[in-house]
Amino acid sequence: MACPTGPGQAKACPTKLTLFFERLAHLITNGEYIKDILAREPGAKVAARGWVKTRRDGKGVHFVQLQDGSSAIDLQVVILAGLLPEAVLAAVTTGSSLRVEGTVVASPGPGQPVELRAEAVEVYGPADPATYPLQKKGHTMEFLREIAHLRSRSNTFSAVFRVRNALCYAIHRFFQDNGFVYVQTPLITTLDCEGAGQMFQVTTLDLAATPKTPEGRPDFSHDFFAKPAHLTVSGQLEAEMFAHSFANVYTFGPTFRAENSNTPRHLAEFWMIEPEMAFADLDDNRRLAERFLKAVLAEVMDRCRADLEFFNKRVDNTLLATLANVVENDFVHLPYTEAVRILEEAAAKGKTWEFPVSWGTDLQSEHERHLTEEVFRKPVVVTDYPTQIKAFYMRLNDDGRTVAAMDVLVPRIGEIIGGSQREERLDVLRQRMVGQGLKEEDYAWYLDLRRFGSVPHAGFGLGLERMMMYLTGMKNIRDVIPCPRTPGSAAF
RNA sequence: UCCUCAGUAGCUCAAUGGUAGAGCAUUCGGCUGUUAACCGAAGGGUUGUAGGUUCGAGUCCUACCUGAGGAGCCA
Repeated sequence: MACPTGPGQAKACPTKLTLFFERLAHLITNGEYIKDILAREPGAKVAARGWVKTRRDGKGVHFVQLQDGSSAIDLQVVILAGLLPEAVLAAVTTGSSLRVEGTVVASPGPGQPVELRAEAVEVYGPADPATYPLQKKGHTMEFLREIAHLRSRSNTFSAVFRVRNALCYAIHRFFQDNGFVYVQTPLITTLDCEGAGQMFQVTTLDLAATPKTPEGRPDFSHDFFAKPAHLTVSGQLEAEMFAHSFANVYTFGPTFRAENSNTPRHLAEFWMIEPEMAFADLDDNRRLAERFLKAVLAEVMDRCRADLEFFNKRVDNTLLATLANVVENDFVHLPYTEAVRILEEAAAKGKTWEFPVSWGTDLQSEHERHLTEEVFRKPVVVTDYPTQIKAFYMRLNDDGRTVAAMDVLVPRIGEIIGGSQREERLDVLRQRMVGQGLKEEDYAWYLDLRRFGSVPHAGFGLGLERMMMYLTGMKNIRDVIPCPRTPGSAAF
């Protein structure tokens, strides 16, 4: 089996295998996806399975919109009057699940190329139309969020999760095609300070009867891991392990933040992608981020054209133009010092900031929005931030007052990527840890990476759901993940 | 966590401090193959919760709950 695996070679793989899996898919699914039925020639005998979105009745004919999540367009099933017993027809209601055997015929009506002329209908499970909450009319996102177990049947969420699936696939494909190794970093960690915010504690101690130390504090030596443990806020430090053995690696997994953040951009549980490259500096990192975003966007735009057109029509009518603009143009590279100068100039020309700008302070949302939405109108990569506002592991620049950090800012969303070149010099890293009050013994293995074969290396983190918001135009991050977790809310 | 706004029928929303309504959905009936179908009728309410002001509160006041937007924190 000689299948080339180098960059860009994936499409050159033999097609015999692909055909085999296609045949296998039919065996597995005992029917066809609606997406495939819509592409069949008239005359084909098929079996469709799915859920009824709506039903319309004429005098001699019933129309049933059937969907199975595979297509942005429903399958119109035509049931001639008298075909089914009364009881069966009565059970074909919005929300019910069906298997329909029949013949594909050219559709005389607009809206669909072909339709399915039913010959046999089996109702798997009825749905009481009086209590089924999904109507064929538009619903607010807030209402649909309350029925997260059913909202994936709606047009919008069906499209959202098809896009999410395609995005995840494109992300893996980009890294795999470029020789990156997928590494699964731990979700439970005993590193109690990774530079990010509040962590969820993981414990098996009985909270009503916690064993106490002589000082009266909880005695974690009795806990499951014999010390305090938390859910990870980032896989970066562990990814650095594998970057020092596989050169180019990436993580793709869930991440947890216990901050009491109530905004349309924050989740307590979200998915993050973190590539880490050895033998790489900040410029390599910045180029990877840009190439990655463009490649992934282009692939999803190619694979999910119909869904993105749906979002462009119903959610944000500038979406397709924005995405095309990103794919076709170079990102702006803007050192922090230059960004501050632009913002100060804007202030001098009469722009008023709620938070004043000066060198040494972090950029606020209003500043990021000004740069991405008004000055440049496309993604901006801000680099080389002041040392004091960034994490200890970021590499100190020669000027001694900035670090080799980068944030990729995009219009509307703000920061979509945060990354840096890492400090690979043992002595400098130790000094910075002291400066931030971190204990060396807690990071022994991390420092070891600098003792044994240290190399320049860099990486970044991308929030999957923020990327989804950018890609779909959806306004609230809770609507691009199946079961959102936010403060006070972990239903479903 | 702070600031602002909003909670009325299954959903989306009306209602000057004075008898709680519409559209959609649902049910029933009608309708030449419809496609957010159309036409007609019916059922559907402790106005988020608990107090208070008032002759009288969906409406005014207080507290709480829930949701949304903005900010902080961040991806």
